[in-house]
Amino acid sequence: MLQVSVLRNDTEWVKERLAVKHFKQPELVGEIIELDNKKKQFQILFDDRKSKINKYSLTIGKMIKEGKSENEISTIKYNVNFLSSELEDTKKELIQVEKQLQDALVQLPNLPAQEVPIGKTPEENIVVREGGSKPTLASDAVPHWEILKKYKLADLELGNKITGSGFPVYMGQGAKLQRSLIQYFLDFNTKAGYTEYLPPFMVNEASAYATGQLPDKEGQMYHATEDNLYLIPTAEVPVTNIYRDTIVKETELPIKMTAYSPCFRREAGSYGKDVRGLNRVHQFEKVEIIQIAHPDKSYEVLKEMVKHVESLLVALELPYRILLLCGGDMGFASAITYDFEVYSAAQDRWLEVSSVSNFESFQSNRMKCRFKDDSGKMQLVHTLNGSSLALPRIVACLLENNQTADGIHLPKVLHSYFGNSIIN
RNA sequence: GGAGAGUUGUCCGAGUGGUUGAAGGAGCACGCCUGGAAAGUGUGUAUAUGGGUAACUGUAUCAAGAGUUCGAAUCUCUUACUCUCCGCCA
Repeated sequence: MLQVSVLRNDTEWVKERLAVKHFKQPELVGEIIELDNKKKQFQILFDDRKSKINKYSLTIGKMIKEGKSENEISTIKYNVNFLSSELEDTKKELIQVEKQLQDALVQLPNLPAQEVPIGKTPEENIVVREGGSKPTLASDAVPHWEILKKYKLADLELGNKITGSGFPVYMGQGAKLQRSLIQYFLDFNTKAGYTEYLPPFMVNEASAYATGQLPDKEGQMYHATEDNLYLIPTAEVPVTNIYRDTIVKETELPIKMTAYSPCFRREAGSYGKDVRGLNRVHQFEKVEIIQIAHPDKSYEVLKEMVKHVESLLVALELPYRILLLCGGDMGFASAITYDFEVYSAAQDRWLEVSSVSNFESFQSNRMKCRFKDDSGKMQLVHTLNGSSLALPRIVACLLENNQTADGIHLPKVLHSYFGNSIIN
């Protein structure tokens, strides 16, 4: 959530930035400032009336102590009653305006950072770097969904029966590969100073709201209505919320956290080749990294996180590229996002496996996560997160790119985790 | 799921209707003391928001929300959470 003070002080700049994100209601900015003005007026009125009532109340207290007559007191009570009914009206109006203001504020996406490229579609994202080398596959190479069948690593149809489409069942070496990757990723992250967490996989409304999933992505989360809980679409939600409503010490920053979790996404509206095999599923495994950073340092931290994820892909020996997302392709809460894609050789396409973002103070403002700076002033922290990494597409690429006549050769870093160097 | 007890500031903890934003302690910060440290000692120590150049000051906040009252941390109701006992259970 953006701060009203920012909208007020840099109105034109805010509108220009929103345009980069292709936000459709720039007029909302003006409306918010208007609502805020209105709110202030009601607040002043409310405070003033309440102040008078408080004074009267004190007077009554004193009078009773002094043993004044009921008659004298009742005159004052009459005044107070009158003021109270006025106060009641003001309060109602105030609450209404506050609600309108809040409703409007949560609709505004985060402002894209200065270096975010202009553009509307994924084609306009900028390739920052490429790494690794694309393999040359044998002529009989097949896409991963056939490899999954061939080596009995996962059964997608079985998931259909048990749950529905997009809920794969992994088995045997396939299941073990999942476990190995999770373990490897977590070790890799903790070695880099991230503290491991195992968070709840369901969150309440307040948490989903704090990280920006609500109200923006309401329809993308599975919702357990009986208890009003949401299945997490990413560990970012519960882990970032560890710091909701907290004041951290400046010296604690940056706070580095990592967590494995399954991720549940309804993916309403997806179709076609996008959803073949493991390309897009409703439940998948992911290891996430999250940092709570000093606002002056968050872009350094972002750089570090990008480097971190990159080195993971290098270790996995996968061909990858890093994209800087254009304004139109970015998420609602993000100020800048780098996407990581790996090359799926048999499908001849790039698959997104990580997304590293700086949310600046967008989440922390909603979450009320702050620290006291040297001068004793409260400041919002910056939050950042990235996948490190999402499993299904990594698996797809590992299988496709490393397929040979005698089996799938795994990258060296996985050998000890998997207990073998080859799937056959 | 049933019965009961609870939820106060960074923490512990007092407070059952009237200057209580909240005693006392711990912690923390700064100062004194010390060769240095500990101990001792003095002072300070919530957040949000409005007004004011500022000093200062209005308002709100004692889990959340609603109510009773001139006045609520204190009384009533609802919800959430914690603890104890019972039930169920991996």
